Amino acid sequence: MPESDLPDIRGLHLFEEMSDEHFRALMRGSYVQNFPPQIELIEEGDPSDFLHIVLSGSVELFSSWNGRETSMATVRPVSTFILAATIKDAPYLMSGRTLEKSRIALIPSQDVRAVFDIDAKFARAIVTELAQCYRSVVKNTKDLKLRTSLERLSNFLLRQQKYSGGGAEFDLPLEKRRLASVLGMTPENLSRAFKALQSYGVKVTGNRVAISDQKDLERFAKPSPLIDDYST
Amino acid sequence: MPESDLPDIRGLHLFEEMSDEHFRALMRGSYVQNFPPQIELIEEGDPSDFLHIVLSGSVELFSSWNGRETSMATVRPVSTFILAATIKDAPYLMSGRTLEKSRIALIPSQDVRAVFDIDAKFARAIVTELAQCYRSVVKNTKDLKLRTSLERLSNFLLRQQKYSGGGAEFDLPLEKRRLASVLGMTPENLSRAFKALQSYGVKVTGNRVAISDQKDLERFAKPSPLIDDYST
DNA sequence: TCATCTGCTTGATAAATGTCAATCGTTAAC
DNA sequence: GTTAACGATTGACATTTATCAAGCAGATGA
Repeated sequence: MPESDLPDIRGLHLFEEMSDEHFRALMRGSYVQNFPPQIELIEEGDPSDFLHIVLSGSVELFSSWNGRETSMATVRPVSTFILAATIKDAPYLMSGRTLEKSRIALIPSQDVRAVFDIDAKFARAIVTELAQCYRSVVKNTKDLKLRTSLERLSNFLLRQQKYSGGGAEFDLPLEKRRLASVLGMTPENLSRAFKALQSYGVKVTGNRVAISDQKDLERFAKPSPLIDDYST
Repeated sequence: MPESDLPDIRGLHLFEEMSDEHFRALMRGSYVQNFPPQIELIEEGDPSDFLHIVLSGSVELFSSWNGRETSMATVRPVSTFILAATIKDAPYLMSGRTLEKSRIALIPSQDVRAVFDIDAKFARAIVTELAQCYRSVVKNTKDLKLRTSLERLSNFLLRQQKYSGGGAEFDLPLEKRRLASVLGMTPENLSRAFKALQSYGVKVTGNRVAISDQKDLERFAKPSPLIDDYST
């Protein structure tokens, strides 16, 4: 583990408050690796030997069943993934692959569990992080079960707009076919959904999205903090 | 809080390992209440003042948006709910109502957070519980995104069968219209799905389900431990 | 016993979504 | 510069799912 990567990791909520000694102990057994794009880092069902941290690049978490595949989440720097599997010492529920050239830190799961037991600050941080993850997935479930694909897309655009600073124009941060998978629909359906949103003042050219009638789109999308607010 | 309720609560994984002193401290501010059926205990969006424990009866967790409603989970004795909201001191993401006459224990959220910080065993238990909850929701998301409603129903039946002891016949533990909502479909669609499963040897009379050709149903349902196994 | 209620089922129809195949447009390699 | 590759789009069509309305059946209560 190169010294230069430590500050990034230390800066994560998860490791921010813990003692220096315990942090060093965690890092001792860890290492950092660079991966090219489209490399499968973990496969669902595998034992969870490492807690992963994306230092740069991005990682897609996805799941498969019966020949179908769906995108579950995108992990961007700097954050961890598969924390729950690490804590429970249970198999991964999702696979993970790099989307681009990425730098990943790997911390042995058993070290995470060991330090958890002796560092109350670290324990507190893990609980907060897990609770956050849990609530995100619950919101996602509500999005899937309560909304049509057109409504999901509208609210995704509003969230993305907010995240990009709130301006009338912004870029989609992922390929459309991956967006379709994230939203639980086919690329063809997404393409038609974009077209349908034209009547609410949404114009899409490539990855660029322009919202000309904010109020109108919001009236249709009906965003709710209990589904769309990532922070709480 | 009556003395007679303490053993049930103490027996929960969550409270099993913690010190007697801290357990008593938690219980001191808590109380127990009996509710009739169909009473709304919590409403999504409310601040999370109490961690709830179902001592008897059952509670449905559900969510609403734009006039629609969906059933998220059923909580049966003896277990807790809305742990994540309590930990994060964030608003509830789901509403909860009693399905039948129920006995509920209420523990002030701030006490839970306070004891968490001073009792490592309790902290460990909370993390394990949260990780479990998180993984359950992830599995549910996979179920929703990767399977058709007929496949979801089939796998639900296989899970329920296993849970009921594995025999060829068992009872549905909930109303069909609620089951439909849990599976993310309409009651009409569920009714037709049951009929479609007749060709795989599933017979339903009232709440009674009989599976005459186990292998055939499994061949269709393709259950996967990474979606359908609740224990891991 | 009868009436009523409620949940379940059924049929007809509509809407949403997926599939398949072809085409377009951009990118990237040669 | 040309060509190949790939993602996005479009059209035609099939499937899945929802909606609406009506009927049915077991439970409840007078």
